[in-house]
Amino acid sequence: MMEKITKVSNGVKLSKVYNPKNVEGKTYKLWLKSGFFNPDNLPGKRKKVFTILLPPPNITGSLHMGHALNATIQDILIRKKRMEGLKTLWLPGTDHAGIATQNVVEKQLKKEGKTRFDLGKKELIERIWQWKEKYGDIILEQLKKLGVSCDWSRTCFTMDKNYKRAVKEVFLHYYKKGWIYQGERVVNWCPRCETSLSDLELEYKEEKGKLYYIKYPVKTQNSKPKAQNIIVATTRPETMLGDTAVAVNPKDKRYEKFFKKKTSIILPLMKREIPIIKDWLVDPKFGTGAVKVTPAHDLRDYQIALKHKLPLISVIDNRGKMKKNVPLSYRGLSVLEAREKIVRDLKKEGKIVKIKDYNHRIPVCYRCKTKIEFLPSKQWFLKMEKLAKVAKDAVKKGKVKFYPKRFEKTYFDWLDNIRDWCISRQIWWGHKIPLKGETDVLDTWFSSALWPFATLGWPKKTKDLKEFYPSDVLSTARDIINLWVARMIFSGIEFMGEVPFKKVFVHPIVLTKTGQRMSKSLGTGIDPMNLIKEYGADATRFGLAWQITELQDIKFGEDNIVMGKKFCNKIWNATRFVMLQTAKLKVKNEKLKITIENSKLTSADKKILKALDKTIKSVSKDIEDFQFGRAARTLYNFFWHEFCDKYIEVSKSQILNPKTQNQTRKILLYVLVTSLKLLHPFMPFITEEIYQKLPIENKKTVLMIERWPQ
RNA sequence: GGGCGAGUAGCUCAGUGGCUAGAGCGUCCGCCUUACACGCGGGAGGUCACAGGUUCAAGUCCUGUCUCGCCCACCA
Repeated sequence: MMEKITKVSNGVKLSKVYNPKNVEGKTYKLWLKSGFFNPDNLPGKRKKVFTILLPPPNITGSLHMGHALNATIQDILIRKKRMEGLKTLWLPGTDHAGIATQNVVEKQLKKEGKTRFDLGKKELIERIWQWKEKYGDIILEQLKKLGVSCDWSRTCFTMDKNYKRAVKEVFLHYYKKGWIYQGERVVNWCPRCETSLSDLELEYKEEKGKLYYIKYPVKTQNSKPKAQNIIVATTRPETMLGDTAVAVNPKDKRYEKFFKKKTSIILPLMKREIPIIKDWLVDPKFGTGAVKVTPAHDLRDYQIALKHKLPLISVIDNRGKMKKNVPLSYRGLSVLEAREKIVRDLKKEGKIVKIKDYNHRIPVCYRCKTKIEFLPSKQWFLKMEKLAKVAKDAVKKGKVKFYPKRFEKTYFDWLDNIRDWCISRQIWWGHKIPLKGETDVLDTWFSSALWPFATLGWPKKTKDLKEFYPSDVLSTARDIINLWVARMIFSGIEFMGEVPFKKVFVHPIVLTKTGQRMSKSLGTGIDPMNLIKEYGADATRFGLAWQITELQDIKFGEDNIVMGKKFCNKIWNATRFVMLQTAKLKVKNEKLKITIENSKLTSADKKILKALDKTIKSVSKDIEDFQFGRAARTLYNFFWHEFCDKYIEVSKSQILNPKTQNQTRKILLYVLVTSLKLLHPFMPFITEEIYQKLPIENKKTVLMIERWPQ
């Protein structure tokens, strides 16, 4: 279809419909050429600094709605501050994402019929670097399409040379302080990744399981053997091979008799003699009130074992297979195979009392969703006691503020119940532990925790570090408040002596319209790049901003992006009208407002100027308060209903009247320009494109550095 | 088990004690009115989850109940 082109002003032609495809690429190039994404190039004296660090996306994956939402938020903040005359830095980068990235490359290998062990460590790491070079920056490239104004010259990667140095420095600092220690502990273990995981790296999945009631024969000393049993209930019969006790609640009268005489239990299948003990951790109401204790493969049992000095017998290996210390017929079986066989064997012995259906939540690896095993393993830990206290104090004293405030609770809850941080991982991709003879790597989050200062050059004392630390706002999702935010806070204080950011904005999570999680594998995800293609980047951004409220979730409706697109078109056409009317007007940028203030005004003039003033104030405040949805609504209502519906209509007759003609034209132009400035952080492309075409003298090179309206 | 959030039009949501409760999308009717049919004008559509209470006044504040969602916790 042919586009109608109307000649509107000074030979400038605007099509009837706004077409983002003709604008976005070229406008982004204009911004890059201006150099103003880099704070060092910004014009004028800018004493105040405003810094945002992009939460580094993993080098795996591609852009999803969460990234798009968060990038929109940060770009709105940074563009407004830049226009307000601040020296603004938005620093981008990517995270090496240890397990996640290694998994992606391992999947590739699997297609070639190979495992990481076939390749060996050196070659695997090489493959991952190749992969990173090829795909690692996809998300950053996609963010450019969204219009983000990051300083690309400062782009960081968590395994850059300098970043590696920072990680090493931090580790050794803690090590020298005696806060890092090695210990044999029962840890969360992913048998697929073959690595330990921290508690925060677990996810939980509902599982339809069984609860098995098993007879454990009792042997009482100095009395004739009677056919007495204790019945224990368990969801994991295979772990019984490693049982070292049976525990009951101290108050449980049912089992009192077993403590009167020296009594022990003969563990079925193993024929091992194990004690019966009392512990408060046992809930008398669950199952039979008697619980088998497998310290090597259960965290609670491990706690009990420490208290009662019970031995650990590990029967499951690193790959989730039964070890050599179990009876021959179970050796080498997977956990599930062993479970089936053990239940069969117990049945033969008449030891199974009953089997109940039982639904429960089981932990899975957050990266590959494999069921977690608990097993004893030698790992490195970071003592959390002092660091947690420091992190808590910073928020209590208001040095870091959460928006919305209620998320402080998530933070405190975790820190109040914290355990030492298991920082070693048995994967190959990551920062090596900088001690002699150590082959493990560090938890990915150990390096992510340093993002606010390692990106600025620390441990070197750089100019950037001095100027841009601490940052002002961290915008992030609630699921990494503890995994990442808390750890950045204590790291920042420990190494910089100051919190890494003043405000934490916890943005909503984007769900599907029906409230499901957006997930590629479920096919419920919406690709923001498709939205940009179909509706344009500005429409996508505006539609997203529109939906940002204090709620924890956004049920994403494409309707809002449609609305954004229509709004773009409205802005475009209002511009066509204004330019048609103001073609011959000669005004200087800086004089526009002044000449209006000094003139006689009609009631319609006064009304629109007053409404504009109100809009400026409320939008400015709403952005400051992270109320992006409200700001978007205010702008929409003002522009569409006050300016277009009312003032533009009135202006048609005011322009016919010679007395009000000139004044009306100036007001049209003034309101349009001011609206463009206010809209720019939300819709940078269309506003910049229009600004470039406006019939005003002495304009700035780009709208991006125009002064924010007061 | 503990905590947090939500429940308002067909759908997704605004509504920060005070006119007749609003928007976007959808829907119905009429308009190519010279900025815009991605538009303009008009209409239908709501017991504001439920039950009490406070107040001159409650969608909004308080108490309780129900439903949904999220987070945390060692229920085997």
